[in-house]
Amino acid sequence: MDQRVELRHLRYFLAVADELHFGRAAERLHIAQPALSQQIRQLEKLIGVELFKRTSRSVRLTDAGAAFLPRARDLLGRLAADLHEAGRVGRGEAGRLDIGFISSAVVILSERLRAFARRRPDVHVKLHDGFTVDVLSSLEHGTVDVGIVRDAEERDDMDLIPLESERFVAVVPADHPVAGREPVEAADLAADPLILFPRSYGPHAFDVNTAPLREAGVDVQVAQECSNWHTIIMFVATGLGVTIAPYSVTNRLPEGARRLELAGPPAQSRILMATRRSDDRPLVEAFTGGR
Amino acid sequence: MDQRVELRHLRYFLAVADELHFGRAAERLHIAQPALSQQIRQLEKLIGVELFKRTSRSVRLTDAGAAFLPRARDLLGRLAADLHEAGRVGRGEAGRLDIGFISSAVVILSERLRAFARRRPDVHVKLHDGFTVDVLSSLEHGTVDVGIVRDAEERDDMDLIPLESERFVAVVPADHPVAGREPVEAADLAADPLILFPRSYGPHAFDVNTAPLREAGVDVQVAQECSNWHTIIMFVATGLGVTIAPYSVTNRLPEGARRLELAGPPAQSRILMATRRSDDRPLVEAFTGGR
DNA sequence: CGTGATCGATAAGCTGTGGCAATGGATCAG
DNA sequence: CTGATCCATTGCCACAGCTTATCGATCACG
Repeated sequence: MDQRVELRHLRYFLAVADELHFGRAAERLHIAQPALSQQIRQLEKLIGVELFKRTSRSVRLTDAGAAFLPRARDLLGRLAADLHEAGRVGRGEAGRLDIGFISSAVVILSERLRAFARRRPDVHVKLHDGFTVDVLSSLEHGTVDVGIVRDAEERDDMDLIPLESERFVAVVPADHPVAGREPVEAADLAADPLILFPRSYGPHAFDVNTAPLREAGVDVQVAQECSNWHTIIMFVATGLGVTIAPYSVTNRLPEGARRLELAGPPAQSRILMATRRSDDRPLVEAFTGGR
Repeated sequence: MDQRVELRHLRYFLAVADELHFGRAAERLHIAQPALSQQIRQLEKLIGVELFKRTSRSVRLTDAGAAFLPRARDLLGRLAADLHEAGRVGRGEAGRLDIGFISSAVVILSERLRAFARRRPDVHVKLHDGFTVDVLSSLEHGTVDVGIVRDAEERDDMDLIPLESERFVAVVPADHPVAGREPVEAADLAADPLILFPRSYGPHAFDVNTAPLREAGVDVQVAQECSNWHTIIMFVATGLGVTIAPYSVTNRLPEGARRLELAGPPAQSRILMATRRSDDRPLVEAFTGGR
C-alpha cells in the first residue's frame, strides 16, 4: 500500500486478470513470463494481499483481486481520458474562457460568442459584465482572459484590438429648443447641464466622449454623474440635462428623449477587445484570432 | 499520450504544482532537482502538452496543467483508496458474502448474521433461500459461499459443520385417535397416509427423517409429496395425513394439527453449515469460524 | 504408472533509465 | 557589475526490470 505502486503494475494486473494465464498475458504485454510473475508478486507485496490464486495448472482471481479488478480498469481508463483532455486543453480545443464585457457591447459580443461556440464546442465560456475600468482591472488581475471595453487607452501590458467604431450623438429632452433641428452644433448644448459618467471611470474614454464639446470650445462640466448609459439616458428623458453618447446605446430611447446627430467631423467611439500581452494561451488566441 | 505514463510522473507533477518550485518539490520528493525536471519534461512529451510555464525565475501552471491537476490528484487518491480496499477485502474485513439457507434455519441464521455484522460491519451479505438440494447445488457451482442445510450427507468436496440438533416429532390431525396420548409409538402411525418431501430432494435427509418409522418396522410409503414443511403441515391440519418433522418447524402449528413426542430413542435432525472444501477465503472462514 | 506437455516460480546475468553531482545560462536585486 | 536564485543540460552510475535458462508441480495419455 506504498508509494511505489506504478501504473505498470496495474496494466500487468489487468492483462493477467483478462487472460488468467501468465504466459499469454506476458505475450500480450510483449514481455517475458518471468518478468510478469515478478511484477505481479511485487504488486501483491505492496498491497499486502494476494490478487491471484495460482497453481501450476490454473490462475484464478482471489476476492481481493476480483474487487480490485474493476477499479484498476476504471483508473486506467480515467487516466487515459484525463491525459487526452489535458492535451485538448493544451491545444485550446477545450477548457474554460472568462470574458469581461461592458453591457453596451452585448450585441457584438454575442455574435462573436456564437461563432466561437461553433468552432470550439467544448470550451465553456463564462461571462462577467462590468464597466470598462472593472473589466480592465479584472483582466489585469487574471479574473478574466479577454475583455470587451470602450475607448480604453493604449497600455503596454495589454493588447487592444478594435472591434467596431461608431459615432457619438447628442441626446436631449424632447422639449429641448434644438430637439427639432438636426444636425445640432455642440455649442448649442453648452448651456444645458451635462449628464455623464465620472471621469475617474476612464479618463481617456471620458475625453473621447467629450471631444465634440471641447472642440466646440465648451467648458466641460459634468452636472450629474452616473455610471450606466441607460440610467444617464433616463435622466435625460426626465429633462434633467443632455448628454453625448455612442450611437449604439441610443438605439431604443425612452419616451421624452431625442437623439440628434452632431454637426462637424464625426467623433468616434471604439469598442475594443483587450488581452494581457503576456498571455499566449491558445484558447485566448483562438477567441481573439477570430478563426 | 502513450502507454508509458507512470504514477511517478503524476506524483512529481503534483509536487511541482503544489510548490511551483522545482527545487523545493524535488526536496519534498527526496530526489535531486534535475531528475524532477527530466521527469516532468518526459510527462509533457508523453501527453504532448506543456504543463508548466517556466522562466528561470518562476514556474506557473499552464491551462492544460491547471485542468490536469485536480484530475491527477483525484486519481492518486482513488488509487490509494482502492488499494486499501483491496487489502481489506483480502483480509476478509470487507467484501461480499453469499449465503444459501433453508427457511427452517432462519432463526439460527439470523442470530449468526447479527453477530457477524457486528464483527464485520463492511461485509455485504446476500441471502438466497431454497431447499437443501438447491443450496448445496448453488454452493457447488459457486453461486453462494456458505450454505445452511438440513441433514445433508457427508461429501468430499464440502465441509459440513453441525450447528444444531433437534428431535423429530410426529404431527397429526387434531381428531386423530392418538392425538391425546403422548408419547406416540411410530407404529401407531403406520396406517395413516404419510405426507413428506420427495426422497429425490435429499435421499439422506429423507432417510434420517423417516428413521423412526423404519425402526418401528413400518414400510415407508409417501402418500403425498410436498417440498415445503409449512405446506406439509397445512395438509396435516386439513386431515390429509400425518408427518414426522423436525421440532423447530412445528413451533407454531395451525389450527387442526397436533404435535406429539415420539416414543423410543430420540431421532435427531441436524442443521449444518456447508462450505466448499477448497474455499479458504478469509471472509468464508470469518463467517464459519464464528469468531 | 511412466512419459511428455504445460505452466508458474526461481536463478542468474544483462541493460535501459531514473537518479546523482557538477555545470550552464537566464534573470533579478543591490 | 556581482552575487544569488533557479531551471536546464551534461555525463556518469547503480539498480530495477527485463531477458534466457531451468526447475518443480500438475495433468493427459498410452
